[in-house]
Amino acid sequence: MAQKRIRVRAAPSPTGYMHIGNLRTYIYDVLLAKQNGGDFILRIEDTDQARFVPDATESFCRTLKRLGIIPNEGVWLSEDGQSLVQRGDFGPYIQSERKAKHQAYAQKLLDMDKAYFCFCTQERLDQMRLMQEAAHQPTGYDGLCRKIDPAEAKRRVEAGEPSVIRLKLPKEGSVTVNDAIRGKVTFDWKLIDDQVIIKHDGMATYHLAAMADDHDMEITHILRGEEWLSSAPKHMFIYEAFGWELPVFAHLPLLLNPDRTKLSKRQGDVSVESYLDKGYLPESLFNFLALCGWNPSDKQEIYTVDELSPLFELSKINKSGAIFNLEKLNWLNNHYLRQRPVEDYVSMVLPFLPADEKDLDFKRRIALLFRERLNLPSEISALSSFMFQTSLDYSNVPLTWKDHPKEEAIERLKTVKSWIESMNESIVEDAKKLEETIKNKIQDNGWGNGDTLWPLRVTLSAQEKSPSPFELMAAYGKERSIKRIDEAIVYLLK
RNA sequence: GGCGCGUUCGUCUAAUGGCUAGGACGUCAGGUUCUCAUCCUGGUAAUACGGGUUCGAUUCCCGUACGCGCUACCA
Repeated sequence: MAQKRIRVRAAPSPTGYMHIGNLRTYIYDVLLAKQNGGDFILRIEDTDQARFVPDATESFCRTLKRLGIIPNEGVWLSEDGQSLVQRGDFGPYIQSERKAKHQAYAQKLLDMDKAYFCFCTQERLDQMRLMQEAAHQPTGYDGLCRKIDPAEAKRRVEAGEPSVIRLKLPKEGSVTVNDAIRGKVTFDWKLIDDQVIIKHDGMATYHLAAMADDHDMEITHILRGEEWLSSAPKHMFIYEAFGWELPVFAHLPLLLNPDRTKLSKRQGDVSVESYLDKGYLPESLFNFLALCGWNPSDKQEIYTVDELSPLFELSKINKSGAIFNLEKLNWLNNHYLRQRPVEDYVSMVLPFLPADEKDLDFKRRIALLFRERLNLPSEISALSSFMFQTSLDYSNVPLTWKDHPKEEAIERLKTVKSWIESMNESIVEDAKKLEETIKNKIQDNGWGNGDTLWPLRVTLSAQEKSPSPFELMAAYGKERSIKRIDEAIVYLLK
C-alpha cells in the first residue's frame, strides 16, 4: 500500500503578531514535512470576525519570509509583497471563504443527529454559569435545546429565531485520544460540553472549521499546543461522525516564562518579529526553538534545518513545558553572527554605527573588530562609541601602567608614535603585522609589554577594557592613531 | 471546584530496570594576555516527596505535593 503523502499546516489566526511559541510548532511542521518530502500549508483561521486585525496575515507572511520558511501551498504574499495570493488545489485557504462548506458540514451533522440547534440566549448562558460556579458544580451547557424536536427546531430557525448549532456529544462512556507525544489520554464524555460549532453570524468555530478543513486539505498530522488537548475528543467526534480517517494528533508542550507560567508578553518579548528586529538571526531562532522541547539524543548543539529534519521524531518531543532561555539564544546568536559571511555580518552591524561618520572603510573595520563580542548587532554601538569621538576623556582611566611614573608613559608614547609615523599605512592597518613589529621593538628597547601597551591602549580607547592596541590602531588607521597619541601626550603634560 | 497533562543540575536536555546520571548555556577557578573578549583546561550543580514491584528503580505501579493547561457563540 502506498504511503500517504505527509501534509502539515500552520493555521494562525490573524489577530496580531506571530508568537514565538507558535513558531516552534511551525518549525516542527517544517521538519516533519521536509523529512518526508511532504507539504507545508499555510491556512488562515479568521472565523472570529471580532478579533480580526487588518494586515495581520500579510505581516505573518512577511515574518515567515524573513525566517526563510516558505509554505509550498496555501496563502502567501503576492509578487510585490503587498497583497495575498492563494496557491494549491485545496483552496480556498482562508477560512472565512469556506463558510459555505462549513455550513454544509454542520447541516450533515444535523441530519445525522450529531448536532442540534440551540436557541438559548447569552443571558441565560451567563446566568447558568454563574449559578454553576456558585454551587461549585462543573460549568457547561445544560443541554436544554438538545431535547427540542428537530422538525420544530427547523421551524423556529426558518421563522427567524436566532440560533447556533451545537455538537450532540455522547453523555456517557469515555473517549481515548491517541496523542503522538503523550500516548493514550482518556476523557469522560459526560464532562465534555456540547460545543457550539456554528455561531450566530453563521461562521463556524475553530472546532468545526479546523477539522473540516484539515480533512478537506488532507492534513495528515495536526501539530498544535497543549492547550488543545482537552478539546481533542470533540475533534475526534467530528472526524468519526463523518467516517473520516483520523490524522495524527501531536500536542506540543508549552513554552514558559522564567516563573514557569505560559510564555507571555508581560515577562518579555513573545513576538517573533521583535526578535528579528533586534537582530536575532533566523538560524539562531530555528536552532534554539527546535531544541526547546526536543532533542535528537546527541551531544551536538549546533544544527541546520537540513541536519535536523532527518533526525526528527514526534514521539521524542518532551512532555513538559520548557522555559524560554534567553541566555542560550544569545550564545547561539553570537555563534551564528560569527558564522555569517563577512559582508553579510558587516551589513547587519553597519546601521548601528554613527550615520554622520562618512568613512565607510573605517566603520567596516570597526564592525569586524567587535565581531566576537556581539550577541546582537545593536550591541556594537555602545562598545565602539569611543572610536568615533573626536577626542577622548582620559580622566576616568589612568594612562600609566600600575605605579609607573607619568614621564615614562610620555616617553613610551612619543617613541611608539615615531615608530608608527615611519610605518606604511598597510602595516598599521594589519593588526597581526603591527603587533609583531611593535613587540619586537619593545623587546629591543628592553621595555615591558605592560608598561608600554597599557598606556598605548588607554590612549586609544580611554577604556579600562577594550580590544588590544594593535587591533585598535589597525581599525583607526595611521592618521587617527597618531592624533590620539598626540592628545594623550598633551593630556599627560598638563 | 472539576477534568487533563506534567516533574532529571539555576536553564535547555541525554541516558539506562544495574559503571563515578552525560552534554550545552550560565556561573566559578586556572591558563594564554597590556586590559577585556575570544580560545584552552578544570570545577560547581539534578533524578520533587512517600510507598510499593524487583536481587536492584531516576526508569515500572500507586499516592502526595507542586506546576501548567482546559473548563467561550476565542483560537
